[in-house]
Amino acid sequence: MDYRQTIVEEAAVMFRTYGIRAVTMDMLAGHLGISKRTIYEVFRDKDELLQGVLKWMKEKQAETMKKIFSESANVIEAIFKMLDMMGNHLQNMSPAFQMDMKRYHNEMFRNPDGQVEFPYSSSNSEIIGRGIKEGIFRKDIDVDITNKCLLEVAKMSNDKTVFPPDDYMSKDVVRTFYLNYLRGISTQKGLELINLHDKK
Amino acid sequence: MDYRQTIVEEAAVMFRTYGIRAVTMDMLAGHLGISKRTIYEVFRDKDELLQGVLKWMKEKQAETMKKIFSESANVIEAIFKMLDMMGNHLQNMSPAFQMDMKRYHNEMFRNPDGQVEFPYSSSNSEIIGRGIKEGIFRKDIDVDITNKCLLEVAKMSNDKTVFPPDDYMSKDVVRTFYLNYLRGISTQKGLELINLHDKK
DNA sequence: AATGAGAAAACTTATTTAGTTTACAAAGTT
DNA sequence: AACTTTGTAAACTAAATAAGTTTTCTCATT
Repeated sequence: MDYRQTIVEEAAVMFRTYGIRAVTMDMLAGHLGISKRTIYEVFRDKDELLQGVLKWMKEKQAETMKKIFSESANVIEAIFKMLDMMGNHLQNMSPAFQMDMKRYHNEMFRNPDGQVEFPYSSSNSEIIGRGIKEGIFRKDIDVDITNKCLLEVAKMSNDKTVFPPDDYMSKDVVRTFYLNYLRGISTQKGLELINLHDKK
Repeated sequence: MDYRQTIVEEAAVMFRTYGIRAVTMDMLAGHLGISKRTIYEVFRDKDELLQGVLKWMKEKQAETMKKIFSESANVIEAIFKMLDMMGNHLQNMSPAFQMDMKRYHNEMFRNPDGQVEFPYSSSNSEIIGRGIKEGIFRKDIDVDITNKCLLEVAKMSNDKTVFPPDDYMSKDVVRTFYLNYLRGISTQKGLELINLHDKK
C-alpha cells in the first residue's frame, strides 16, 4: 500500500496547526495509526517530508486558484475571492509554522533546485491578460513589467506573512497593499468593480 | 526596576501565539531585550513563569468578565458578550499552547495548592442570581445545583477546548451546548431574549 | 512454508534548550 | 575614586527531547 499521500496530508494538517518542530515523527505516526518506521520507508527524513508537504500545499492552492479563476465573472471578482482564500489560509496557519519555516527551512526557499516555490506566486500573467481583455486593466500597461511587479508584491506579501520578521504584517495590510497596486493599473471600469467588491 | 510584569505579559503573548515549548527562554529574553539571567532572577524556572502567566491571564479575564457583567442590560446580553469574548480568545490561542498545556502541565491543574484555576469558571452563581431577579431564569430552579451544572458545562468546555483530546470541539459546539443548557433553565422571557441575541 | 509489509518498542545519537556560571559594563552611592 | 548594585552578553553544562535505526514479532498473501 502506498502511504505517501496519506502521510503528506496528515503532516500538512499537523504542521499547519501546531508548527513543524512541535510535531514529532512519533506523534505523526501515532496520529496516522502507523509505525514511525513506515514513514521513514517513504521519506528519507523530516526535511524531505516537509518538502513533500509544501509541494502538495502548492499544488492544492494552484488548483483552487484555477477553479476560482474559471468560475469568476471578471478578474476583479476572481482577485477578491483569491484574497479571501488567502486570508482564511493565513488565519488557520499557526504562527509557529511560520516561525519554524523561517528558522529552520529558509534554505529550502533559496534552494537552487527550486523544487519548492512560493505559494500564490504563479499565474499572475494570466490574470493581467484577462484583465486587459475585459477592459478592467489599462491597455497601455507593460504586461511584462506589471507581471514582475505583481510577482514582487505577492512575494513580499509572502515574505511578510509566511515569514513574518516579527512585526507581523496583518492580512489587512497585505490586502490593502495589493488592492492599491491593482487600482494603479485599472481603468475606470476596473476601479468601479474594485470599489464595488471592496465594500463587502 | 521590577521586570516581573513586563516579562509575564510578553511571555503570555508569546506562549499563546507560538505554544509554550516553542518559546525558549533565550527567545523570550531576546524579545524583551533583556538577558536570560534577568528572567531567572525573577522566576525560578519556566514552570514558575508559566504559572505566573496563567494567573495573570485569569485575573485579566475575571476583570473583563466583571466589566461585561456590569455593562449589560440583562444576563442574556452578558452571556452572549461573554461567549463572544471566549470565542475570540480561543481563536487567537495557538493549538500548540493547548497541546503543551495538556502534555506538560496537566499537573498544575490538578495541583492541590489550587493556585491555578480554570479560566471562565467563576462567578456563575452571580449570573444565575441576577438572571432569576430579572425574570429570565425560572424561579423554581435550584440555584445550588444549577450552579454546579453550569460549572460542569464550563469546565467541560474548558477541558475540550483548552485541552482538546484531539477530536477538537469547535467553539460553535461549545456555544450551542452552553446555550441549550441555558434555554433549559429559562423563562419565556429568557427564551425570547436568547432567540433575539442568537440571531445576530 | 515462504515472503513481505508493516507494527511495536527498545535503542543510539544528535540536537536543543533549560538553567548556571563567568566576565564585564554602566550607573548610582558612599 | 573606590564600591556596590543591577543588569548584559556569552560561554558553558547537563538534562531532556526527538530524529533516525535496529530488532523482533505478526499477520496476510502468494
